Amino acid sequence: MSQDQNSVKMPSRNYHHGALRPALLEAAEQVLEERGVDGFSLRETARRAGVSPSAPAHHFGDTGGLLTALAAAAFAELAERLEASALGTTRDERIRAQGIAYVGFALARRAKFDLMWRAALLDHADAELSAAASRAFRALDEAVRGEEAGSDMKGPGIIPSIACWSIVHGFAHLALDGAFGAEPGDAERAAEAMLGGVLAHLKV
Amino acid sequence: MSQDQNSVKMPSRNYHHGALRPALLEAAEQVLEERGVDGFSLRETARRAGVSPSAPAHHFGDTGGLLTALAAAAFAELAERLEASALGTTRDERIRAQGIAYVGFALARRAKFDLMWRAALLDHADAELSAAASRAFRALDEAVRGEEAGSDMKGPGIIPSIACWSIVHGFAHLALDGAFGAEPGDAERAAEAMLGGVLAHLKV
DNA sequence: TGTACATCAGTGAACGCGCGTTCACTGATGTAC
DNA sequence: TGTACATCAGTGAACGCGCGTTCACTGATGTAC
Repeated sequence: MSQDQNSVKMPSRNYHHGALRPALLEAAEQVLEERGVDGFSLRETARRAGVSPSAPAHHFGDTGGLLTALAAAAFAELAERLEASALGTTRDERIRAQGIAYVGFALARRAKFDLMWRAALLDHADAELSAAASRAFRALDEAVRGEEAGSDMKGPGIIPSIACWSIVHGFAHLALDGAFGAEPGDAERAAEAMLGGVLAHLKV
Repeated sequence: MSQDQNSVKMPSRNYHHGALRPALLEAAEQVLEERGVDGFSLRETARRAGVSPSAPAHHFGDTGGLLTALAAAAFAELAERLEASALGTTRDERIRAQGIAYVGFALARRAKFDLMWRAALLDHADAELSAAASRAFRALDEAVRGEEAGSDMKGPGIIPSIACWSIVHGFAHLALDGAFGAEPGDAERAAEAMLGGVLAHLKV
């Protein structure tokens, strides 16, 4: 029984936390969901993790570092969802399923999705972040262009993928911004009712 | 010569400013463009308008009131641009021209465009704001649906307009977020090169 | 197996910051008589 | 035409806030001999 491996010494925490990095990320995610990107605070995150306000600095440098790590994880999750949705038999089916997955992710992880696009708060030189972001776009590009995915990233070949990305990205933003109603559940209902129809207008 | 009407008593300002409301809006716009939505500050706005930090309260109540007024003006400007672009002879031409106008507005008025979608910072009960926002969407809806614009706003009839809105909105966001390059001018160049092709994939 | 020591991962008090807002006030303006 | 007074549009000092970050520190861990 290697229970010691799993039970992360909950009772009467030692001076050393043992797994503070993941604990901080989890706490940060909570704070983010509850308060939104604008209300995010490092101190509150530390408070929730039961740790002093200066502890996060050891793992993330500063607030930007923590948010960057969080955004990288979010892009990785999005990439996974997109990859998992690309299993349909026809190209149209795959694109459609990915669109639904994209919007579903945005609605299920509102604050995280919001954070992912707040360029001013993130360190885009971070390798983990840019790799995760590329991976997500790559998944989408593969569904749209198949074999040619990844090529001609600045030329006309990329355009169908950008079109696809734009329409789901825009729809997700509008839904989150309350364009389809501000009551809880409105955005989800509207997405369910409209997304299929909206995607039907995309011919890539 | 009714020069007194126009010369807004520039020399040695009186105790009463005379036209503080518009002056504050202008200053706020400056601050917004320079510092972005997150860096916006009421005090800095007052400073630029050459007025005490509590002066804005008389005209806007609080920070949210000022930002709401600014967002309303931004929606009005967007609506004007969209209306002015709907002059093409064919429906496709009009939709295309509006798409270009939409993205052009976003790129030319970055911080303002950003503000327009920060629901948490704005008072959506404000009549001026919601009227201006409706007017902008109405312009788009008219280009897409013509006579039927404004009808069936929650049913399937609205879908083509939502699709159109989504694709330009998403493209604009991606461009602003630096998805097409972070150097100054990258977004504009990419928009110019890609937007036509992207819109060509929309069949409404 | 025991000991010395470097390194790692935390503490917690303190600093300075700019912020939004409140408050009692006052100067200027316009209106009633 | 003059005067009293209400109202409007500002002042500026003050408050309290939570924040991110710094700093000297210390407890725990792991490694070399």
